[in-house]
Amino acid sequence: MSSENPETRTRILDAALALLGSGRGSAARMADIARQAGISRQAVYLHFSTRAELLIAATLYLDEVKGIDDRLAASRAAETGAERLDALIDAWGNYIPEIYGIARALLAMKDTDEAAAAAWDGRMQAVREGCAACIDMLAIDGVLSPDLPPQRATDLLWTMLSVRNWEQLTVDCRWPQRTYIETTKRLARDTFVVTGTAA
Amino acid sequence: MSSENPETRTRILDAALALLGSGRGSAARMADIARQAGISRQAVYLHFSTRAELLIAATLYLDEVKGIDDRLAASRAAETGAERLDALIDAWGNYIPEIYGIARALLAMKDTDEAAAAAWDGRMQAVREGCAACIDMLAIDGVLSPDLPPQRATDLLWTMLSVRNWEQLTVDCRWPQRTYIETTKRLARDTFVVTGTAA
DNA sequence: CCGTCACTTGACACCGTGTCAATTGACAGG
DNA sequence: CCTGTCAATTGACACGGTGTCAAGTGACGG
Repeated sequence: MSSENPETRTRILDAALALLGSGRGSAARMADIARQAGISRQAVYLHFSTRAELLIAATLYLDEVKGIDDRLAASRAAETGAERLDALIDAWGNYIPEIYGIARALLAMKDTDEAAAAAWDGRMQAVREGCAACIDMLAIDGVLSPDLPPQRATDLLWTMLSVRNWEQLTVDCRWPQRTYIETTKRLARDTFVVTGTAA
Repeated sequence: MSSENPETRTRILDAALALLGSGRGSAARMADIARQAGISRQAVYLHFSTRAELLIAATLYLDEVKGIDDRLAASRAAETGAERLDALIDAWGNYIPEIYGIARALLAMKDTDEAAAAAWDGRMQAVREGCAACIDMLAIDGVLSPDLPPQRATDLLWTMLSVRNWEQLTVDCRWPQRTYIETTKRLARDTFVVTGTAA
């Protein structure tokens, strides 16, 4: 299970990501991935005992390749809560299109596959923590909208930033990515940040 | 295809809705539905040539039973845009939990089945029209937030009201239905309605 | 008494996932 | 040079779910 040629393993992962990324995700059956990797279908099972396992490995691999951790780190460096909110939306919102293909595949398995569900939920939990950190920072800054308890605010922000919402706005409604980012920022700011009680 | 006993047909639809509604939607294979209806699996195919066709018929049937049209009509009667927005969120937001089971099933087929995708998109298009009507009314009232073009506002409201968002907030985040409704109303009002330019 | 018609029973094809067993071919070491 | 090992190949198969087909049953009406 773990002694196989690691080069072949990454070829499989690259193949899966290529198929899931470029257009039709429906063409990502085990046989398709194998063909794309220039390998027999059974060889794939030598490396990943299950389709779910393969897809999960592919998302981890993609995270590594795209360096999402570094990107999110930038948002953690923000000085104020409001800046951090913007940085989070930039980082995550621009990451979504890059993972969209595999996210769809994983999401589709969620109903039927235990492991896939756990993997997806885990990833989303990480995003949620980013949201919670923003909300906390806004609260500390004293600018969090007073009629939203922090927990609720976190839930709401997390929901705003869901892959499904990105999908609906950019794919279904044809919003350019830039519009999605800017509008989401505005919406989040207006919703969570109480601006100048000044007078 | 259309000369069969209509009573059996509705028994099938009731069976499907029962299975999809009560808990595990995974238990809604053709054989399960047939068993639930007290009928042979093949008899189901006598009435619905395809699983997708059955599910689509079930949603139409459910709409009829639940009288969604009447409920939405109420929202159309509102005098102001803001009232209409509230009424729409009440009507649709409280309808979602009733259709959630079948919505999940239909959504799951969307990727693989042409007809299911079309049916779902059609239904969502109807919701979108409700959203558009609200936004138009707000614009006519002169209270639509000026930095949101009506088209964008419609897209955004429509996205806010998506089944997926309801799912994430109530199922994943455990919000009570009431909280979902109230929070969504507040969010929509704050986002779209410019309140008193008065001074 | 005979048709018709809704439904039943049981077999089967197709597809995608996952398993198994036998084989190939390369490379490494005694 | 022969032998083991090991990744990968080939081809067969089981399983579950959808959809098809053909023959049979039983009730009801003319």
